[in-house]
Amino acid sequence: MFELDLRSRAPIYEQLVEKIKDLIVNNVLKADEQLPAVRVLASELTVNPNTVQKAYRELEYRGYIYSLPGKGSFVKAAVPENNTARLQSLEKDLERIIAEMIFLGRSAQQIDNLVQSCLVKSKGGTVND
Amino acid sequence: MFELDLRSRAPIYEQLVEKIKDLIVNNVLKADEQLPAVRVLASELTVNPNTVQKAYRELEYRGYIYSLPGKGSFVKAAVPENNTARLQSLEKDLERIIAEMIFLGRSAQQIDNLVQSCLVKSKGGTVND
Amino acid sequence: MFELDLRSRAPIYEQLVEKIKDLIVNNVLKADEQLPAVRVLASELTVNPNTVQKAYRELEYRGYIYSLPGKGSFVKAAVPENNTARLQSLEKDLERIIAEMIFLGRSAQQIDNLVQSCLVKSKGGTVND
Amino acid sequence: MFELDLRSRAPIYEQLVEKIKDLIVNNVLKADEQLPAVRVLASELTVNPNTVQKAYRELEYRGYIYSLPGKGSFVKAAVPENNTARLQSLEKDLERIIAEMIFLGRSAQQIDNLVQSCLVKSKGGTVND
DNA sequence: GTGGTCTAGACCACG
DNA sequence: GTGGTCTAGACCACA
Repeated sequence: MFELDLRSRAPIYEQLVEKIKDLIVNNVLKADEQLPAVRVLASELTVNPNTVQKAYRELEYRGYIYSLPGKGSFVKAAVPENNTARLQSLEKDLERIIAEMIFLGRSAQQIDNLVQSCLVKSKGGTVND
Repeated sequence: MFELDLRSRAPIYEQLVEKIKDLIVNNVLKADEQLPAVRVLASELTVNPNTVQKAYRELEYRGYIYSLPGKGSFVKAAVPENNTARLQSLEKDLERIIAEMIFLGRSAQQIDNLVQSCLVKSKGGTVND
Repeated sequence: MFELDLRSRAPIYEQLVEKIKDLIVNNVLKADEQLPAVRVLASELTVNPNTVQKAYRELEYRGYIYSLPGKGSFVKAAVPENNTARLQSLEKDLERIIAEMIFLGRSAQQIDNLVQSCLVKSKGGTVND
Repeated sequence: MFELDLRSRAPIYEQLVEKIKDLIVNNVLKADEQLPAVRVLASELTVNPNTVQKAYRELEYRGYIYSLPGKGSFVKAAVPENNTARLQSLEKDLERIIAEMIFLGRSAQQIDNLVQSCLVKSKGGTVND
């Protein structure tokens, strides 16, 4: 499914949250699709089940998945919550990242190319799949 | 100068690093300009001087400032070091952010507009100031 | 493990950095071997844990070790980074040291003998251990 | 005469000590030759006279120069003092430096070449000049 | 149990 | 007055 960097300073559960979020965001995990059971994923990744559960709880809190007790965890169809706040935060991040890339020597042209390829890819991913 | 979020999960010293880095990257703090003294900034932000010093040292490691014991801390003229690794990391971040913004409902057009305005602003900021 | 000179002008944490770096460089501490816990080493050396942590963080910056919060600190396998700058600095140091040894009366023969024994030892140390 | 790095973390007076020591060790400053007056050197380097005086005092303490009150400072003919202690310290430094160079990828051959060239140069410098 | 963060407060070297 | 070092002691997150 994906790999964890056990040597990273980033907590394992947070890496999990990010990886799964990316899979959902990039439409690899579709709406209402079931996520692997906590114990299954834990044994696959050879991490503590508590760690996986913590990641799932975090994803639920952030509105990316929902859990049916006794059934499992599933990808949410939409993310109705505080989009505005999250989007504002993302916009700020994007501005900061671009500013730093410019500062470190990336040309506007290079950045624009990268962004355009992202936009094309994302478009295809969410519309067609 | 700026504000800290004492309730954030991010350590104070890291928030400081990011804020100051942003000021440098956006050319608000110019090359060789002196930063506020450790104790001064600490009292302004009502944090411990050690915390500010930790941030300054971190910025020094990352190549954004240099400190002269007994003199003060100053903005470095250039950041010549291992940009490539940092730039790769930033590119990945940018990709993830755009994917998430698309997922949360931003249109490609909106994102493109935002990026273009960033590129224009950065260009002006670094060249003319 | 080793001894500190508390009366030296060199900061304790830097002495620590040097001592541990030497152990790694001479292959006494092997790759991925766990270093003593911060608190343990601190109590052994009767210094403050913060001081040991500062040394560990410095070693991490310099690429000799890595720390996993909650797990421990470990010796890094390789040091891939900007060797060139460090190597140039070491070459200058070596030149200065040899010049001073000559000045203080050491013969070229004596110095050569010392160097040769170092080269032999280092060779054996890194290859066979 | 030489240059100081005012942006270095190393204290100015220590840079001065090292530079002058190098000039003596490499026989650029000969025995009993007079050093520039404190005020002269200070104004040449645009540093505080106190700083130069501190460096001279340090060099006198280390046995490299002697001062005749009212006359000036002069290079000592020989360094009779604690050679053995200093030489032992230098030998340790040399061992550590070579070990680190090996660790960072320098071959024994490369190091040997460097050392030989140092030995030849030093020999010429002290004997013929 | 681990590393990490933060505070309060003291002392030092440098110029 | 500057940055830097160090201590003592508290608290937190992670696994």
